[in-house]
Formats: sequence, C-alpha cells, structure tokens
Amino acid sequence: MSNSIENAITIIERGVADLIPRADLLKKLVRSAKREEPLRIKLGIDPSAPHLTLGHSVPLRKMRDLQRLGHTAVLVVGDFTRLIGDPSEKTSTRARMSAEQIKENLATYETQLFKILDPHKTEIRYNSEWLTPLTFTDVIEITSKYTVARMLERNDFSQRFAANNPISILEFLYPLAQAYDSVAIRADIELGGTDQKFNFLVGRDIQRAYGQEPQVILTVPLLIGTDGVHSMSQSRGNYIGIDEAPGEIFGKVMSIPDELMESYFTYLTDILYQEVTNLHPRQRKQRLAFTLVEMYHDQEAAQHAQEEFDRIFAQRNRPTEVTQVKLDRALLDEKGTIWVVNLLMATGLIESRSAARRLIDQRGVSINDERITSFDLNIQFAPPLFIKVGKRSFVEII
RNA sequence: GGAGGGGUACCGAAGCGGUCAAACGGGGCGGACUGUAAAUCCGUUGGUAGAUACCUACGGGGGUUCAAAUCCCUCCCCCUCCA
Repeated sequence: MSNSIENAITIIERGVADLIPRADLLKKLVRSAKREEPLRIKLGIDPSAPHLTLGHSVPLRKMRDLQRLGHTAVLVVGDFTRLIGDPSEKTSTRARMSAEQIKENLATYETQLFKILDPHKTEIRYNSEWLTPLTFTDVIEITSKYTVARMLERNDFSQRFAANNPISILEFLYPLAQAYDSVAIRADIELGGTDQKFNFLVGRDIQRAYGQEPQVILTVPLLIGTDGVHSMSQSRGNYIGIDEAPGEIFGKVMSIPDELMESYFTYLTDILYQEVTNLHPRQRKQRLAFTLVEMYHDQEAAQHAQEEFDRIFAQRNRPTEVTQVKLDRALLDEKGTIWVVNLLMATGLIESRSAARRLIDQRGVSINDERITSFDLNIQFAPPLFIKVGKRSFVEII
C-alpha cells in the first residue's frame, strides 16, 4: 500500500466514531487514486434551522479533510423530507415546513458552509430533485427491498415498539428515502453523526439492491451542547452558531462546562488536547474560545472578544461598545424624568412590565452603575444612561 | 367495530366544586459565591396595576352553580386492550 493511502486513512480516521467497513474504504481509496477519480462523500443537510452550529461543524470539518485529500463533497439537502414532516414526532423538531421556510434557511447556509468547506469541491443537491418524481410504484419497489424486522433493528424503533409507543409507517419510509438519496447521488462514503448509523446502513443495503457498490459509513460523535447534557441543537437552544458575533461565540464557549473542553478541542479545532492540559481550566477554555472565534472570524476579532470578555466579567467594567437605544421623549414628564419601569421597557431587553418589576425586586438592574432597589422611582433623564440588566445585557439610552 | 385511560403553565406531573395564577420536580431567569465553569444557597417564573386590585388562563365550544381546572353536554386530539 502506498504511503499516501496510508496517510489518507490516518487523516480520515481521526476523531471518527464508526468506520464501516474499513476494508471497503481502503479499496475505494486505492481505486480512486489509481483512476484519479475523486470519491463522492455524502453529507445530509437538514434545512430546519437557519444556522450552522459548532455541532454541524464536526462532520463538516471531517468533510473538509476529505476534500483536501481530493474528494468531492456532495451535500444533500433534505428539502423533500422536510416538506412532509413527521406526524409521530412530538418534539416539533420534525414538523412540516413550508417551501418558503426551507428556502429562507438555505439561503443562510451557503456562506456558512463555505467557511469550512472548499466550494470548488462541493456539490449541493436537493433530494426533492429525485424524490418528488417517484411514483407510488417506485415507492413500493423500494419498500419491497427492506423488511420490518430489519427496520426494528434500529434501537429507537425497537424500544418504542416494545414500549407500545407509536411508530408511524412514514418513519419507516424516512430511512429508505435517505438510502435512496445515496443511490441517486452514487455515494461512495456517507458521513454524519453517530445517530445516523442505522440509516447509513440501510443505505448500503439499498444501494446493493440497486446494483451499486455500497457506501462506506463514516460517523463522527455528536457534540454536546452548551448545557453540557444534550447534543447541540437549535431547538434546544444549547448551541453556538458559527455565524454568531465574536463576542457571542466567545462568551458562550466560556460558559460551557469544563468537562466538555476535551471534546470541543478535539472535534472543533486542530489543537491537540494534550497540548493544553497544563493550563488552568479557565486559561484553557479561553484558548478554546479564542481559537473558535479566530476560525470563524479572524484573529483580531478573537483578540477583541477576549479583551471585552475580561473587561466585562473579570474586571466587571462596562463593555467598550454598547447598543444604543434612542428614547422616545414623549415618555418624559415635565421635569424631564422617567419612571424606571418605562425606562427598562425602552431598552427592549425586557418582555413585560411585570418582568421589569421582578428584575428590579431581584436586584438585577443597574443604571449608571447604581443598583436599582425600587421600581417606585423616577430617573432624571440625562443621556446617555447606561443600563445593565442581569449579568450580560447592556444598553445605553440616548 | 367494542371496552377503557388521558389532554393542566416551557417540560414532566399533582389537583378533581370555593382557601387555584394552580402543589412538586426539571428547565429558564435574577441574586450570593466564582473562573459568566461545575457544585451549593436564596429568590423568581401569565399580563395589567407607581404594587394588598383587576383581566386572561387548566384541549375547543356550550351549560349547571353565588362560585368550575374540578360537575353535565358536545366536538377535537392522544394512548392502551380486544376484534
């Protein structure tokens, strides 16, 4: 075996959870090298939320590795499946979406995708392209190639079946549809999170049934979100978007539980965790935050974000830049004063007057660095008024 | 087709005529402590009200009652068992 193939395998295997079967990958790599034909690597993209998160970046970074080895990324957008939704899914994560919604989300995807991927080696395909034209006859043919028993091999299904929880027929169709995607794009490798393993395996079988060589399965671990408990997702709100502002990314990273640092370093950066274990946990996390901001913005932004962070949270100073909100002068009385509650509402940071009162009661509000202790208070309006709500929200009223 | 169980706030789950804006747990938010970490402790978690009052809320609609999340009717939805 040539050095370059060996080298490629090493790169591909780094940070991977499953590689099934390894021998097939080898075979494909060798053939690809010999024929100078790039492998087609499939990665499913779910258009259900507008941002790409650090969670998505895990398989995307793996994809980038593969691109660097010369292979082609084929991103399959599940627009068809999204249009249909899933009746048995109560978490609403699989709710039906309109074509417009999907389109809107997708519009924001490309620039985000190409922060990681090489656009010249990327194909973006929509599965409605080949799924929509299928007839019922076609669908029946596909279903005839798989059995219920095999479907029930999926953990999720078998558990629900055993617990007498409903499984809709449609859910059986999803893995088949996804498998058919692999047929349609002639995938050599399918890449994704470990939760996709079963679907990927179905893909192999269906490809075989259609006379294709089965794809190799490459899964990466699911990244735990900022809450330290559940995998990162936008519906859960425990995510960090790669298109978020530098300060946001930095702050969110600093708030992740320490236990997450190793996986974040390993799956999100090129830094080896062993290189940073000697640092104080706070320094280590700071390094992580800095690196991630640098990756998705630039070094200057990272520097700035770090300084701001220290300024606000370590030294408890005001941030250098604060959102400014112009006060509607009609809210002022003849004496030029304004009721605190109204002032807080003007910041746009608070949902209701009741919430504003609560916040004041809980000593969570300060104006010009002075803590407000009563909501029965009129403030002399001498702009700018610097208002702090909670630990991390600042507004300047002008 | 038949029998039964259920739909309560962000989630889970009590309540089953008044004392219910609704116990309890989780989550969220605020405060203390800190490394905006974790853990811990305290508070808070419908809206309006310059606050002891009002309005909207317990699947939808209608009714009984001085009074309903709680009783009745009806509709919708979910689950289980039998066929």
